[in-house]
Amino acid sequence: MGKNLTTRAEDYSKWYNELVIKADLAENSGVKGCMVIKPYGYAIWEKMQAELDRMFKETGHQNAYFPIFIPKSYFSKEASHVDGFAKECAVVTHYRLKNDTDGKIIVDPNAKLEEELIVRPTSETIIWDTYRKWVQSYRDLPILVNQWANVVRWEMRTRLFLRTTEFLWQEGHTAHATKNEAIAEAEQMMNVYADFVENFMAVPVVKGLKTESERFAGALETYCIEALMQDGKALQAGTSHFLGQNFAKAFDVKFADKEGKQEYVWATSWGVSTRLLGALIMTHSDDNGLVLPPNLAPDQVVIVPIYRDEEQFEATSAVARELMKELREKGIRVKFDDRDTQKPGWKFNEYELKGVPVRIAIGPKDVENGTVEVARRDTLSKELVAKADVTSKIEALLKEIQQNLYNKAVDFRKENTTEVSSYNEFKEVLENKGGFISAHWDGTPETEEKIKNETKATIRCIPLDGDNTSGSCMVTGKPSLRKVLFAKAY
RNA sequence: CGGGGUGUAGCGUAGCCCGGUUAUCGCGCCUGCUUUGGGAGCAGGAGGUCGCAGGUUCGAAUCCUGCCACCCCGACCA
Repeated sequence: MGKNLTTRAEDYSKWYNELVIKADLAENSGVKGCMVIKPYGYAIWEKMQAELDRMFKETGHQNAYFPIFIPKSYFSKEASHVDGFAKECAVVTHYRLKNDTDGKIIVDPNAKLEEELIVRPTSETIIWDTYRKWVQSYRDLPILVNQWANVVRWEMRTRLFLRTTEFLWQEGHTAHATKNEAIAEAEQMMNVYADFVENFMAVPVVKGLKTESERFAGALETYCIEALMQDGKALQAGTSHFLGQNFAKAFDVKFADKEGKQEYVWATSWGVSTRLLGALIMTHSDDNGLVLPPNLAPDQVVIVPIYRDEEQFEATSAVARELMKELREKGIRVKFDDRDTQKPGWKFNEYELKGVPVRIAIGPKDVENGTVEVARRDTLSKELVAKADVTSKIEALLKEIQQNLYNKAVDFRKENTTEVSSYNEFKEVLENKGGFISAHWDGTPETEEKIKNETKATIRCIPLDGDNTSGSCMVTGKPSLRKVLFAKAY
């Protein structure tokens, strides 16, 4: 093959990294833990953004933008929030450089900031400080705002897309008059995420609640969607938090209710990030490269002409252009690759590596016979199709590929989700098979911690639907209300 | 921050233990001809502060000291 992608059995982690780089999605920037998202990777992110943004607006949200710098003092207001983020913040201490006597550039010691600025690791604090000014009456509520932004978390260890120092995301921050309304909002956004990830990215997820120890810093309840990657590890794909009145109290955000009484507002926050690209790659890709679901592919169809001379080039190009026009009229994203700097075989491999769902090849024989060759990325199969049927065929094929990728991922998850009843069985499955493991747990952080320390598996979530039968904890034997989902996680 | 590893051309690497001409090979890049239905062939060519700074030596990619960067495994996390 010669693409130098290592097989994932050998080293999944290396395979993932090489795929990201070779498929032209991203690269290490040379700045510790920060990545360059290349145009092709960014195009996929833009598709995600566009669809999510549409969904947010359909559920009544608006976009806004808040500063990247947050005064240090804002962080001291919500104690648990600080605990969660203090260890990983980038801090701006000075505002000027100068030339020292050797001609080297140094930080001007005279330009020290009175109060340090934190590069946002998340925007709760600055947003709640702002909301205090926006809210006076129940008539000002709810506030349903989303922000598309970059954030910085100084993680010890980073991986392209999955955990970078700087990453792109959206963060929704809402304020409500009642507790129930806020809970409903948090649940709604979890459902929006699940809908997007499953139907648009073709990645199946489990909806659930985080345990207390896995909860977001400052949240009373964290809703999440958990996906299973091909190496049997779980990935948290999105979270939605019910924050109670913690931030309202910390930032003094009060409103007068209908009776004129002062009340604290109820809050939520929710976010997904460029990590979704990691989920996409690790769910669908194979050893030939990326496999993109048609909904997200920047190019859904690529047309490659095959020719020997100028005359053949003109003939195949004429068919290609005609076809491109037809497909575009149906709203299909088509690219006609008429570069004469690369050969057809080279292009075939290139688009496979980049995961383009459908490839059409048109050669002299096709021009003669009135056919084209249609190849699909997900199954790597090819067939000859009469030119007259191509457009309708491809319209259907794109839907089929989208569905097929989802079904394949669901099947994989089914095969790699195991019910266990004893701790020994749990350890055995975790060691030899991996994947999701459904088991009874007594509900205590102590037992959860013990399992984590002994096996490295964490409770990914308490699933919202599915098996609700009670039993006894696999570790302590104490009563358990329902099974929870364990896995090793990214 | 702990443990391990690696830095040689755009990418991947040999050489290092045991110092010695012009630093190896593959991919990629450039030129020409032939090719073009699955990463073309041949011929020619360009491209290097051997991570950085010192030291030892007639001589350092190679030995010594210090530093830096990156990767992997842990702890932490979207």
